[in-house]
Amino acid sequence: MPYRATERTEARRTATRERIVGAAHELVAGGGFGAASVAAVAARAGVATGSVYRHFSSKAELFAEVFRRAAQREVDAVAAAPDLATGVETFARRALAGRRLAWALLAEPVDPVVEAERLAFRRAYRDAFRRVVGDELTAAALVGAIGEVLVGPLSPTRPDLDEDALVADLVTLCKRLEA
Amino acid sequence: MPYRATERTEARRTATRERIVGAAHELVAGGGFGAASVAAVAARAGVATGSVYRHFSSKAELFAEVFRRAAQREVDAVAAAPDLATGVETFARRALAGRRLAWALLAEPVDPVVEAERLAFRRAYRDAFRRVVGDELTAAALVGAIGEVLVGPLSPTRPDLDEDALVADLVTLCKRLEA
DNA sequence: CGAAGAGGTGAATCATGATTCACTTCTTGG
DNA sequence: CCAAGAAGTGAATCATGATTCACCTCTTCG
Repeated sequence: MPYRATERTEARRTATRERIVGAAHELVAGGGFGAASVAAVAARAGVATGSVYRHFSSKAELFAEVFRRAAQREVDAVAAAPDLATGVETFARRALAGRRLAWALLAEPVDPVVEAERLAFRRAYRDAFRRVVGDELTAAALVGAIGEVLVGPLSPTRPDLDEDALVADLVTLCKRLEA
Repeated sequence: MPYRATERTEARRTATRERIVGAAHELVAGGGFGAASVAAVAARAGVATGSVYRHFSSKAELFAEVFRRAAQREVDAVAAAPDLATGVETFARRALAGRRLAWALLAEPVDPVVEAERLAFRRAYRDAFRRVVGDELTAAALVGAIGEVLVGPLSPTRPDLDEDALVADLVTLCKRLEA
């Protein structure tokens, strides 16, 4: 039995895989899923395009994982908030700090396989909000309202945007939703 | 000078153009912009694919027009509402009656040229709501909240959905946003 | 070292769908 | 009817980008 996977080769394999996921994440955060072609991901990760397929059976599978990880990070941050105002502020601050990523997670059109992850993501977000607000519908409205205000008309970069004021207004607005 | 456009040929030309726009609209209303290929539009309109290009210089231009018309119809309906509750109800009823179309107008990823129309569309919607509610931000939140509740998690067809109850809840929710 | 299995490569191939274009078919007015 | 200017046609062409694959190189262990 000439070859057997060893700890070191296993680690190397995992490292390459992580490098690919990381490169994909950076591209998504920089220009959305649309800017992340397999060729671009491979180039950024420093591997050949074919190598990506040694770790993921398809582009959709790779990006589903990228989406899942990024979304989980966001949801965790909001879920850790003790009250509505803090949750809203966390959501907003993080989204404004990475608008492209927020847009990719919330609104960008994506492959059906990735879309399935988004569904789970939205549900998780609503659940996070529902723990502090009353019902499901209010939680959904919160996610929608915050999303529209943030990644909608305001998303094209405006250097003149007063983030603090926006966040404050948004929190006020969201409090009103909390019956 | 052997040939000159006449009223009749002009009318025929317009009619064909309208047929193409109509076919495109139907396809979008049935399956979103993604389901509307130039070939499919041409087939439905009863013309050859090449003929579409006699009336529109590109696919994007055709769909920008489709979007603009559909969006205007929606905005007009909401703008005619005398108060917030009526406006919200109008928005919701119409969206629920044509979920695919609502999704295409509100959230589906589209060509940049069409996206520009969407930007105008959202602004118009916010303006319509702003006339009855106080400020810009509240109006944006309304559009987002309604959109999320309607075309978000609820969009996959559910025959068991109680529309009346949903609309009633939504109106209640939106009234809270109205400071 | 040598065989076997695994990872890596990147040019070639495929798939999808928009766009073009050489050609045919109307329309019109002389 | 004829010439000239549209409009119509749809198969061929292009563009883009994912996926494959024949061929290397590296690791492991007898």
